[in-house]
Amino acid sequence: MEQKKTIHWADQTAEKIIETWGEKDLYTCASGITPSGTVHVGNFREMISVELVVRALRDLGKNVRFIYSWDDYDVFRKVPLNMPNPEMLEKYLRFPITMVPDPWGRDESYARHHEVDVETILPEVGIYPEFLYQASKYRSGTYAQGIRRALEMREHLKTILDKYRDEDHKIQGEWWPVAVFCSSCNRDTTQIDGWDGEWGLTYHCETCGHSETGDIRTLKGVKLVWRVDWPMRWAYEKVDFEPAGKDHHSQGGSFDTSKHVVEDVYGRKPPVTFRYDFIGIKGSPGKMSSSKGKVVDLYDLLRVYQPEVVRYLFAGTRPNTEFVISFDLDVIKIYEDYDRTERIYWGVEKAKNEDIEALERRIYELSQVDRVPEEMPYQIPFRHLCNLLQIHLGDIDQVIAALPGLKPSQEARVRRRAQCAWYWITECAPEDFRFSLRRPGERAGLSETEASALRALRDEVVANLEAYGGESEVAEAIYAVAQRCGIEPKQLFRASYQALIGKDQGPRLAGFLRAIGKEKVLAILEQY
RNA sequence: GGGCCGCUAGCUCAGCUGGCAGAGCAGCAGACUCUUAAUCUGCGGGUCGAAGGUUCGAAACCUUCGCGGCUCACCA
Repeated sequence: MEQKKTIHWADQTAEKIIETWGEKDLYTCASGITPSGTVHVGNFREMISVELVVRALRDLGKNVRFIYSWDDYDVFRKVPLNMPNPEMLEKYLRFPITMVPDPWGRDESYARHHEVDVETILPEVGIYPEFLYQASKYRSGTYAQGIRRALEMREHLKTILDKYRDEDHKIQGEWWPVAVFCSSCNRDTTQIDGWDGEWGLTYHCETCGHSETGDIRTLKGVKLVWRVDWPMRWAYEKVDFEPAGKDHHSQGGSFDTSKHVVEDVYGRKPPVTFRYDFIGIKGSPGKMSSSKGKVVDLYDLLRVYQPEVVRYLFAGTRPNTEFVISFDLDVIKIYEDYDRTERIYWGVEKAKNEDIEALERRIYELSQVDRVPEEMPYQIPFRHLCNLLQIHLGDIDQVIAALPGLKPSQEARVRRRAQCAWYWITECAPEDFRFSLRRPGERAGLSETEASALRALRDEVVANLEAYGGESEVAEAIYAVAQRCGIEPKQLFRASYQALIGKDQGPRLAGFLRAIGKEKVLAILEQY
């Protein structure tokens, strides 16, 4: 195992972390975002990227702290399009998001609402970070020392930030590394008037006119500006690894300036990092979600993809490449890919070569919510599952009960997949893919030739359905019937589909008949 | 203006410590009386964006250029 070269990016990153920081008792991996709106799949990429690296480190026997910062002391800058009650929210612009009311009225604040959504769902994909809440950290004076340090280094900070700005964009006039939410009106529309060289900070508010001199250690509204805040927290939490989106990762971007700030001002090396790219969406995550401003979040993903497959999407893709998450026909292919990876892991299928096999195995491990199960999970192709569910009108229990050889220990995953399949077929799949079985008694409008061929099919083939060895034998029998009745096979197929599901086409008939089951088919075809 | 990423088969991409250019899909041929991207078998297909350089050897490393995208300089 040790001899093998590391091929997965998460393991490579873990090695780089150890190489950079040396052997430590505890490695800290950080992630965080501002819950200023729905936390979408793009944000999720950061969380899962960190989580995968955390796992890789732990797999190397390391002790790891995985922190997740909610930057809920940021300003509420604009009302996102997909929010309810925008008029109410409008009134709270310039407030810290943690002091904006929850427009759904469920949680104690706007920020908290988004946080709760994420914290509730993350365990489903096996992500368990330690959450840190920046609003409460700041308001409790936790960072007072760091703030004071920034004030002391004010001129140097200004130099660092100016380094990447061209002449037209140099910081003009007085600059402070801190911003203040007014104690009176809660807005950040304040100006700093002075600092006494120790803990005293004076400001006034341009909105309400409030003016005050407070102690940094107790003045709840003080916070560092972003480009100082981030590096201060790296030092405070001793962060060894934190990735960032491409918006942060460019020369002069916030990661770049933060790197200098953490070294010069807070005396610590910058964390190991990498850049993750954006995620695109293909297809629609549901009929109801086409409204304007809809952003795709983890809930949407989990309605269509079982948790292992969600992880697989991210574990199987290098973070610095852009990729799309599909809700259209590609979903079937993604599931097939996952199943193939699973078969390779369990040695049921051969990979092209050893390198690919090793990579696939690792991707599979990292895709598991918890650990790899003790036995190979029951595999049922997503497409087939969609058909079975439609035959049984979405009754998952019935479908599961009829699966041959399914062990109780394997049931949970199949059930989860079935839930996804049913959601997908009813909400996302193209119309061509959907069907529902006719009820006994319903009759399709068929010509007499078609009806008589159908009768022959019913009496000769369907009546003996279990006698056939395999699907292809059933198929052959169907063709034999067509020939004997002097009807084009195509026409017989059409008639069969019309009789069964009221459409001209459907799933491959031989397998379809078996999937529906002899009794049911006979019941539907009885009246012809 | 600075920086980052990409440019490989018709399409989507893999190939990233340099060692014979790969996969999926599409295409073509054949098979199955074949429907829900039907299935199986076989085949063809690339100046690796361009030019230089390093090297026994470059798609890969270096330099320059072209094209496309993103990003920063206001705020997080």
